[in-house]
Amino acid sequence: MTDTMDEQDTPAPLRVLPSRMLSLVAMHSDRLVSDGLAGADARKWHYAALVALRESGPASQAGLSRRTGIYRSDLVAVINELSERGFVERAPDPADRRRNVITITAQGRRQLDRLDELISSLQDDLLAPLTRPEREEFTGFLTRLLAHHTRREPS
Amino acid sequence: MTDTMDEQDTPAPLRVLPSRMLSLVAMHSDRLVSDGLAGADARKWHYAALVALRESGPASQAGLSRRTGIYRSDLVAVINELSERGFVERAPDPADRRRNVITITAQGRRQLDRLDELISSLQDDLLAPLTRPEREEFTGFLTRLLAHHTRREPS
DNA sequence: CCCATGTCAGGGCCACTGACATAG
DNA sequence: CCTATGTCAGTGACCCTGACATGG
Repeated sequence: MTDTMDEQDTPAPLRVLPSRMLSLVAMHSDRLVSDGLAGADARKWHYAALVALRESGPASQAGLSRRTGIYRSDLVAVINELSERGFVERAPDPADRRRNVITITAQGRRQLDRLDELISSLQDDLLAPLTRPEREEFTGFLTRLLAHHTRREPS
Repeated sequence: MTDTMDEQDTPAPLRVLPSRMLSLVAMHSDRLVSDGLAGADARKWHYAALVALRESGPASQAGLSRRTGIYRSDLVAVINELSERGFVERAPDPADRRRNVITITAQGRRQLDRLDELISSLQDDLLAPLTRPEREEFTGFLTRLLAHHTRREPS
């Protein structure tokens, strides 16, 4: 009555290990996205930061870090790169002088629009072998898995 | 008539980007597995190599590399670690003196049995939120995605 | 006094490349 | 002459930690 009774305990041929397939698919996916973004002189953190800025307006770096999951320490370089390209502006916050206020620029918005299209087409490439309803199912599964493993990482 | 007519072209709030969720879930999965294996003084390449050796018998390092996807250069360390622990033996191939023949030992088989159980229970943890049939569906999707992106990486 | 913020320095892991000696 | 094999050195992304100065 433990849990494995109806199926032989076949050692799993490695080809079909969910964790392994997940890793491999994610690797392909990451590459697809990274390469695509590289063609637009961007990296995925650039996109994440710009999206966060569009969604919730100007923010401090710590705020952005929380919203995007990028580490505070790594965000520094990201903001540097984005501001070099004129996509965001970094200005000291007069209200709280520890903070920088990061604001997306008009150029940044245009770039983000381009990236939106790019990313969306890359999602299509990624999910190409799945039908529309299957894609919904698949992302639904991902959402549930993510929720489960994010909430209270089993101590 | 391009392809998006029934849905607004909403810029995707980043939370629900398939590529991103995939990355995150894979990260959690990798950690689950890595941590689990670390508890058994193993790493995932150890497991992969041992499984390959069980499945197709003694092999050269280059052969193992092809079967597991581990790079020839990285395999060296893996075989070192496995042989230090007495799980495999590395012997020069008399038939082709460039090669080493890697053979799994009795100890290696026992360890592999332990790892099989561990890995299998980790798969359960990973897929915990999904029902049995959903797991089948999910891994089916992964299989198809993998097949699509492995075969002829879109040049 | 404790906490938050921005920054830097660095570690560890991993996919990946390049080179090289030896051998087929 | 070209290719395969095992090995080593090293790069570049990422994830992540730790420390530190400044300020709330």
